Amino acid sequence: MTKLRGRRPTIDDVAREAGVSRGTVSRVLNGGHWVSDGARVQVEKAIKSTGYRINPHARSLATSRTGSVGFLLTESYERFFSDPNFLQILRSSADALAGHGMTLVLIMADTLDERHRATEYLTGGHVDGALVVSSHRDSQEFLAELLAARLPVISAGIPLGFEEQVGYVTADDEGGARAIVEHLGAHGRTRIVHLAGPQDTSGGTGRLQAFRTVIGDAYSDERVAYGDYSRESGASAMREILAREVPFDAVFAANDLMAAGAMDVLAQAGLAVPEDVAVVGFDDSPVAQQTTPQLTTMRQPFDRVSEEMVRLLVDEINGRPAGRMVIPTELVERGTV
Amino acid sequence: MTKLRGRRPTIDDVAREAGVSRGTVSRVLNGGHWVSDGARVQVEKAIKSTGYRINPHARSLATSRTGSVGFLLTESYERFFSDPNFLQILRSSADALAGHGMTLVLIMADTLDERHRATEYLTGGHVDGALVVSSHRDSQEFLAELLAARLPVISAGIPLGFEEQVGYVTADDEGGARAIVEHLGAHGRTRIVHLAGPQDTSGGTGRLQAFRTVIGDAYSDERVAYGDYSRESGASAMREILAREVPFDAVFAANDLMAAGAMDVLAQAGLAVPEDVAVVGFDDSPVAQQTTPQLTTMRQPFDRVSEEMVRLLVDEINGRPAGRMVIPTELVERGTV
DNA sequence: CGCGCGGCTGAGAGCGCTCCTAGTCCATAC
DNA sequence: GTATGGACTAGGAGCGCTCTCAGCCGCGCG
Repeated sequence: MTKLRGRRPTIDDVAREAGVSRGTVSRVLNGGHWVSDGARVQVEKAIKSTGYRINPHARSLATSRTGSVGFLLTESYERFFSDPNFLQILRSSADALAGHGMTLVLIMADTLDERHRATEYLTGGHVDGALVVSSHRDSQEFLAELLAARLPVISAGIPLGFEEQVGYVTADDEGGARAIVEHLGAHGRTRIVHLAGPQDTSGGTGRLQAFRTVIGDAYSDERVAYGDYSRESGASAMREILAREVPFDAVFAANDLMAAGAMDVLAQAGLAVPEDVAVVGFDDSPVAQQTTPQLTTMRQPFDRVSEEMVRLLVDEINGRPAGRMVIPTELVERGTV
Repeated sequence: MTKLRGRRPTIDDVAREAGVSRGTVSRVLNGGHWVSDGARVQVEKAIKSTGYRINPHARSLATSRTGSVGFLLTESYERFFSDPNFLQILRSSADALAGHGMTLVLIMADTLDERHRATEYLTGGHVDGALVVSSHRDSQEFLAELLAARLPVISAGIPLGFEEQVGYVTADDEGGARAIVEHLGAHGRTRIVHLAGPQDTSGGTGRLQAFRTVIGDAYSDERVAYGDYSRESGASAMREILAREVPFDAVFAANDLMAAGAMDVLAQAGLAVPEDVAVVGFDDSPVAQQTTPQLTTMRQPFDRVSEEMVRLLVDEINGRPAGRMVIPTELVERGTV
């Protein structure tokens, strides 16, 4: 064993130790094809004995790959981290990436300053691509900069304003909304109101559009009130509807949190769920099981979404054109009809 | 202007364009010392015209510096992100690092799998050092691994079990606790109970120890109940104390959230704050201003803490020995005495 | 016996920077 | 005139990898 004088062992040290060439060690390191069993064993032994760790920067320089992708957060931290859906997408994206041997690095870009730094970082060659979530319309120029730098990007949800230019994975908002209205209809509920989500996100608009289309002539603007996906906004949207005195026997909320807020208000107003009014949410987030009765909702398969986002991103990094993907949702029937 | 065939411009392209050597461009890039004004101007012009961006991996390879540090999270996401203190440390650390030209990369290490990946990442040469927060005792082996890899590490709070081996920055828990007891005494409150924080963190133990020492003979175990810094735990600790029927005229809670929980319980029990019982918290987090009356508390200067952590870390990265630092706290008098 | 071929290996040439050293140039000092 | 030194510059060496390609070896086949 040759001396290192305290420096980190390099691939050459391993090669020397194993009695093979640098090239052979490199081949072992990268899948081990075209390496004889004997050589592989020697190399593995040498790696262990020297305590060799690959130098990621040298590798990146040679391959012009970094092995990491940015997970871009343009939402305020508080908002993001209090939404269990986001957290789940984050987690399962990290897992999916690990499956491809890549690491996720979380990039927060809430304040202007942070956005500037984030752009620098992302376009500066630190990552191979980026996953963006919660792209409100106000993050458009941000996206544009990433695109201009030719950074592979995949969005969770349809990136409004960039539908043609960036790949995305989204749950089937329209299909889900349609199924909800039909489900309600099957239970004899046809006077439906909709608590819509933010209209600068594809989920918000998609669900509203579908609701509108499906109920057709029964539609009128007073059957819709808007919120921002928070529980509180669901409550106030519900109050708004009640104040309008439109007759209704069912509420379709744009997400579970808003549905929960609506149920709070309904209870206060002395309306029984589901007897007097049925309530259906969207997401199947943890809160759906915490309401009484438990909430019937349209499940968004976030695991699938993350998985597919990663797949598409990896594809795009490898030069295959950006894909688009719509993932079906699934009705979870619980106690609110 | 020479052609690039779609590849990213390199330092050589800039040099050629500016009519100087690679070395000169590099000098401009790194502070611009020993460069004539003329040359600098030409180089800057060339950088702009070519759209040159430094290649971080090439630079890292040459300097064996990455320019980024890990912000290590061993807490559960939910817990971490719902604690405004953490969020503030995160933010101001990122700012402070930016001031040194470095970037923060957030590393989540909650599950076992994630911890494994995190260790790989941190010790694999991706970062120059790490900031660790909320190091409960159960993250000891984790810390040990980082240390074994000779990674510079600075801890927020005293890293129990590693006091001698890793640098840290902590608020003055003992001094703060002492000042609280004295403040209470000055208001005639001497029958104090303490709602202690988790005893596997230095904040939790430090405040309890100081409380115990300062009240001296007045101390007895029944004057202490334990919690985990959450509001709910503060409430149940308070209930525990009430059930014990020890006489008390003041509550010293280990943090503001627990104090708020205690105040909820006190109100239910029909005890007036501060008339019947005084309450003092610790942290001066946002919740201290949301209670009625607003909470008197000991402010922890998280901005200072982050700043100093970054300073110490940078020092250590530059080969100066790890420092330790205790930052004074400051009493914020509001309505609970 | 010569040839081709598959399996495997070694070595050179980069990747794009920074660092170091030798050197140039010019102004001032002797 | 030459020597001295400060300001600046060029370019080679090297950071630790991967990639490519030529070459080796042994085997089966004509």
